[in-house]
Amino acid sequence: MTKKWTPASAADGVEQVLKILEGKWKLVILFHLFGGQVKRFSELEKAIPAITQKMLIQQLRQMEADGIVTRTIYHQVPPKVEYRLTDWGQELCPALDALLKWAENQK
Amino acid sequence: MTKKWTPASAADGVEQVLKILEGKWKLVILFHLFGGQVKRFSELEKAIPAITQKMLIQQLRQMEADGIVTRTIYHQVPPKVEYRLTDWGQELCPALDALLKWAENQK
DNA sequence: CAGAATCCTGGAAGATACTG
DNA sequence: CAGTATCTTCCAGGATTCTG
Repeated sequence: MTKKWTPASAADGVEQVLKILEGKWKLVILFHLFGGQVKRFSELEKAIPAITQKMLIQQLRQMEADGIVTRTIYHQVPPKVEYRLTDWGQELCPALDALLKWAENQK
Repeated sequence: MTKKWTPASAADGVEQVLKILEGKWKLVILFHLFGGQVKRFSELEKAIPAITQKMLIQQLRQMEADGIVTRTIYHQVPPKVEYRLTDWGQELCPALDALLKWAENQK
């Protein structure tokens, strides 16, 4: 069972964890890595045209540090780096899916 | 039925809607209005000690403009203003609940 | 009580150029 | 290809004071 539901405890406990999702592009990136998708850096760049390289890396690195994405480096020329969700990251799916439904429901 | 699932459409469609949740305090406020809770301005202030008046109003007004909270004014002295979720706002519950679960699951 | 009106600052985000 | 390294801009957020 989850702990007893009180607004205060919910707000307090969640507040920190939600920081993981903070950042202009985090959720957008997440949607592109859903369902076990594996994407190269350049693929993410193309998929999100409005983002700059700096922002893309920055957000990816933070997500990596927070343990929701994995970075796989292939030492070859030219370089190849793949990103995918960690198990912990995958567990976000239900939540993001619910958000997606909500978003679609608006139109 | 929801539309066909593609990362691109998901990201695009959701991107705008998620702006509704942007802002340092939006989610915290939402958690305090969950389950049909009705709160006065001063109650929210007490419930979220770290927030400033300006921020509280600002975020509430944005949420009101976005159609997820309602503002009820009682013309009396002293003034009394109540906030509650709209139906549309209530539909966020499943999503936020999933986030809550995810957050709690971390520890 | 529930705001409005100012002023101000840190840091997130962007632009651009360079590199192993 | 997948990054670094700087420089710059911008505004969300905060502090403070005032008011119907």
